[in-house]
Amino acid sequence: MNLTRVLKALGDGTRLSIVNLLRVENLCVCEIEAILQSSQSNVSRHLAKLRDAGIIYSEKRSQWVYYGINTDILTEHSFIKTLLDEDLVKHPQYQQDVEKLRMYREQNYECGPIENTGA
Amino acid sequence: MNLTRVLKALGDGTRLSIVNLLRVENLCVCEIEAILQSSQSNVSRHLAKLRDAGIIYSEKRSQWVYYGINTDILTEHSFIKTLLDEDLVKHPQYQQDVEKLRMYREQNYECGPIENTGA
DNA sequence: TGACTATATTCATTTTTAATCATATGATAT
DNA sequence: ATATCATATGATTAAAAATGAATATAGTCA
Repeated sequence: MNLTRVLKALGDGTRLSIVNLLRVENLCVCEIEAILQSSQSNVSRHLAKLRDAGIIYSEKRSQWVYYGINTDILTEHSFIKTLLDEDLVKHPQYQQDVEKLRMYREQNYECGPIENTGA
Repeated sequence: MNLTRVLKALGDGTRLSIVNLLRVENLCVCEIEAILQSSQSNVSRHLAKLRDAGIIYSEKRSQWVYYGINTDILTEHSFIKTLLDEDLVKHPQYQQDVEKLRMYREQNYECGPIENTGA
């Protein structure tokens, strides 16, 4: 069933990190790769799984593929909205991911590894 | 992390059926077994997984073990409440399970298989 | 006590999922 | 055209999860 597929897709730490980041802004694969410090193929596969479950969508822009949260699913499965807005935000792990994204943006990187500025 | 364990536990059709039934009333293993028409060991294991994730609790009453939804988790992870109240109830599959529970109660069975009354 | 019932657990097996490496595709820039 | 970059995918391996059958444990009842 669709619902179990959605739940299965959300039942993984890396994928929760991804949707949490996408809550902030749309990102391309290499950016997610850099922020989560995971391999390209691994991130790509996790993204594919989330997309297959209908949780995110992808959009090609020149050589990059940007991913974003599929807002339709938030109305179809309202628990996801609750999960993102009330649950995920509480967890240090996911707050940290957002902080890494902020650092990444601050340093104006484009698809490179995050430098530890010793914050 | 705890959150992924909860989501993993919910990412299975049988286990969603179980929590959906327990939303209606507390049940023992053999009742769930009869209603979902699944094997004893299988149901027992699914229940264990849900309990390990903190979603349900168990309570021994003489030779039976009754399971119920752990209300604490509904405040800790508010998305579960949304999932149960707004999401699960919409799906025919889970409505059907509740109907089977009703039939089971109507026939006043105790831990036996459901008879198809041709409803 | 012995037979029986409800549940949990162990073992063996199968299925599913995750991760990694290597390669393919398609776009861009020179 | 060639080199390069971003992404996806195939193949493989490793790890985790699901299932069935059999067994163990504990409670009940006669």
